[in-house]
Amino acid sequence: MNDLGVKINTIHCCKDAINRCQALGMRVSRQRRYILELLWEAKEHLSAREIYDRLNQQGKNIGHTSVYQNLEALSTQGIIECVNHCQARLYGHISDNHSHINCLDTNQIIDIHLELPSDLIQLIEEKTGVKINHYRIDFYGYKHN
Amino acid sequence: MNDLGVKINTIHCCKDAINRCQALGMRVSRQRRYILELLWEAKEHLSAREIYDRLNQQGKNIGHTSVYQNLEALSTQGIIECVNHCQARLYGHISDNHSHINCLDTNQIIDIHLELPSDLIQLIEEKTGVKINHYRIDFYGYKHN
DNA sequence: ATTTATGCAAACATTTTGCAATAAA
DNA sequence: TTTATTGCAAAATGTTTGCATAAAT
Repeated sequence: MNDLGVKINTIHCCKDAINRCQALGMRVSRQRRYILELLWEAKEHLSAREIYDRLNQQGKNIGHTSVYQNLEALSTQGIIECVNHCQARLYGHISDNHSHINCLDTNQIIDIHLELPSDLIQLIEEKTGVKINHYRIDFYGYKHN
Repeated sequence: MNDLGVKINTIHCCKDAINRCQALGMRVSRQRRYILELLWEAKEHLSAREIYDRLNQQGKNIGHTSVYQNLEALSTQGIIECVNHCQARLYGHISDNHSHINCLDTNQIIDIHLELPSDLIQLIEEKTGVKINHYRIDFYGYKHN
């Protein structure tokens, strides 16, 4: 909650994500924590399968069902994010209202931090009747040419 | 190309999308045209399966492979868009730099038109070395409460 | 004690593959 | 003509389901 009454997502680290879960009434199960820890350690975004594999390889047992249920719940709540990349659905941690620059030629994703003016957010809230929780901007462009 | 040298996506209708394909050296096959026409007629976003089904029901024959290959190519080029919604990957037409408001409680997607200031775009281009072609903003929030 | 969350195994759905045939330029 | 695109049929992936068990609050 900032001075304009705009509720802003303030997840900066894995611990914040866990707190957010609790604040939302989600239980912090061993498996859910595993996923959050993994995503906050990982540099890249991971697919559901990669998450399943990596955790089990580390001896952190988790089933397929739990992976999917958790990814769905966590991304719906804006605790993690889901991006489409080259026909794959990848999940990653969120740090603030960060955005992506997708290079259409190099297939690279560059993360940038970009904050929209709070009066713009407020205007959108008034126009649509939706209380904005978080947002994400995807830019698409070409590195070369 | 506007006066600031920012290349902006100017697809307003199906015809524009077809022109864009040609400009990119993509051939306008019967199947590709079917998909574009369908997406520009449809109000909602459609899954690959729905696109396949609808076209074939209309007697517009198309195979699975072509649907997938086209959706991949067209969304990569920013001619159509791909959104994650409730664990499903949905495709839809693009009208300008439009954005989405995703209601986390009602599961509704509201389309809004939102133009970022061109000097911001320019700044990002300078910072990242990526020529922005188009962008999309996703807002997440709650309608009630 | 009360729910939420897990996870198996099986069904179901989606996506990719190689490659010969086809059609757009 | 040349080359991108198609589409088949099968394989490979990815995702969901019901439901009894386990674990978090």
